[in-house]
Amino acid sequence: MSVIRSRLRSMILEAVQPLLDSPADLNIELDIPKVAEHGDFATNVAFGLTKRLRRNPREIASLIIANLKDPDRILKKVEPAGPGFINFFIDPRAYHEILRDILDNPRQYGRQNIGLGRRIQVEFVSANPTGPLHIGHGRGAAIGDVLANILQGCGYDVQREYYINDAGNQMDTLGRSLYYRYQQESGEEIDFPDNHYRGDYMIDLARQFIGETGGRHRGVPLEEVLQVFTSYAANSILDGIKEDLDVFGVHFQNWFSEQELHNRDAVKQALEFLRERGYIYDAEGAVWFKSTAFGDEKDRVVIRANGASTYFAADLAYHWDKFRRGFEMVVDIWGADHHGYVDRMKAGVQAMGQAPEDLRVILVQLVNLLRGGQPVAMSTRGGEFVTLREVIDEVGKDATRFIFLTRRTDSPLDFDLEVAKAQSNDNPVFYVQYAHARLCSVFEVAAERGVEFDWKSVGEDTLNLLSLPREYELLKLLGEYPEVLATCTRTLEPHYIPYYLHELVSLFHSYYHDNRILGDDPALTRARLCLAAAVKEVIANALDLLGVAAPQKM
RNA sequence: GCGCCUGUAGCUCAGUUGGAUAGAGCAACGGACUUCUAAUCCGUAGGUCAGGGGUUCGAAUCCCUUCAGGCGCGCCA
Repeated sequence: MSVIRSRLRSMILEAVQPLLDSPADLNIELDIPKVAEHGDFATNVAFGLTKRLRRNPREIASLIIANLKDPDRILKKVEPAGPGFINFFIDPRAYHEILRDILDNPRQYGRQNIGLGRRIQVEFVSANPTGPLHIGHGRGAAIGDVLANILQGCGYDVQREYYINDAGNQMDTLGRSLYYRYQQESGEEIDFPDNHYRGDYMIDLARQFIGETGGRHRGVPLEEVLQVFTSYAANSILDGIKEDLDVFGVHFQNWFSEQELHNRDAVKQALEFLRERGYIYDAEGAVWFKSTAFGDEKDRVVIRANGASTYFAADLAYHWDKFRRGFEMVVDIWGADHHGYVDRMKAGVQAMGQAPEDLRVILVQLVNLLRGGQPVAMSTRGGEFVTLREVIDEVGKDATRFIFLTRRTDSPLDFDLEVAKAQSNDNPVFYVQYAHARLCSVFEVAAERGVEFDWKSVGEDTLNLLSLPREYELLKLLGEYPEVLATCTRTLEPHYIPYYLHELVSLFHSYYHDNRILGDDPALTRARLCLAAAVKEVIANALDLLGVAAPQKM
């Protein structure tokens, strides 16, 4: 929480107590009003107390104001307003504390201990190793990565994990796909079957494999070499996925193999565990999980009549394993097309004895890839699709990430390649980066001119020279940064950061245009350099969380 | 048929647990560089928050309903 906010909050809380019969810890909302006449901050606590105090909100507001104590004199004025709001006008000098907060330790600014060190896992991407990542995976990757950064910054002990679906029929299909392409590329006349992975990447992979094996698998019966083909395909594709994610700036602490789960009998154990708890039963030749016990619309099969376990059974085992590894909260980031699985997974978690909130599922809406307004075909089966790597190569990592992160996760996204590129000069990401480069340039020029600047030696008198309304606005906005991170943590939505950055940078550009930072008055110059340094640091700090570069020059 | 998501300016999208007069970018139009980066700034115009009903001091936000679009509803993964 920002320094000013936390001070206001405790002041209000203290002023309310005498009005109550018994002490209470109220949730004090502090809004920043849209109109300046309504002050720097406003609260609506009075509305919440009407029933308790049996008075009208306007009256209560006045009573609270009468009780306010302001020993540090951070308030210039307080007044009741409208139907019962309380408007606070802050003494501009109180904002100097924000500068200290930022410049004392720029990288730490905004970091806070909401998470209390709790262990939390963020699982994301988790694309099947049957083909390269596409743009939808990229959106999930950006969101998961940044969310993990934010949670880490807010006091959680975060682990990033990628779940590899390297078991089941699809692996055989993958191996066969490579096998057939291998034979075709070796010159064998052989039909490529339907329902296999027919993308061009599989042909490339086949040629590569022919090279590595000297073509010695040509004409060898499928059964004899399927395992070899399967593992070669899966490993190569997974390596490609890792490389693409690396280029995209996404790094996992753990890669969790589904096959491992089967190898150590974890699926069976998890089902036994659930059976002991009474949530597994046999019927119609199959084994069922009683997810209706926790609100799912129907029970789910975990072992089919033919003896094979379902994907969901593995997922139960996987989540059981997550909690057994000691995570107190688990965040799953899924494509929105999996929303039908949320209820049963939540049911599973509860059957294991966890609270429903211990699992939070974030559904990332699908991405529509366009080029010049025209949809780009994205058929996996037909193999006609644009990979994430191609998008990054064409649009750039920073712009791609920024576009993904500037949307709410549950809102569908039109990603137009032409717009993302052609707009580059007006692209929000460059707008933000430009401000950073501009600020770097100011400090460079300052150094050239021999302007000495060490903010630690800048005193209150000097900071008091910051007297323009825009300067106060900048300071106040800088003070809101921790609040932005807290909101992201509460909602598990990263998009507040790009919007905040845009607002901050816009205010700065405007200020910069009208005022000179390096002026004739040495004291004023020092004061403004403090402000400039703080803006620069917060931009860099936020861009770092987004995994977007903060360039020195542009 | 049932369920979930979405519907806000011409376009792309914000609007944090209900708050005071609904915001930004792009596009359009008109302006601003002898200066620390014009990849910038300033101004104008643009709205029945899909439609209708309800809840209350107060609704884009909550409830009901209609319409439109997307996705999902397997002993598939």
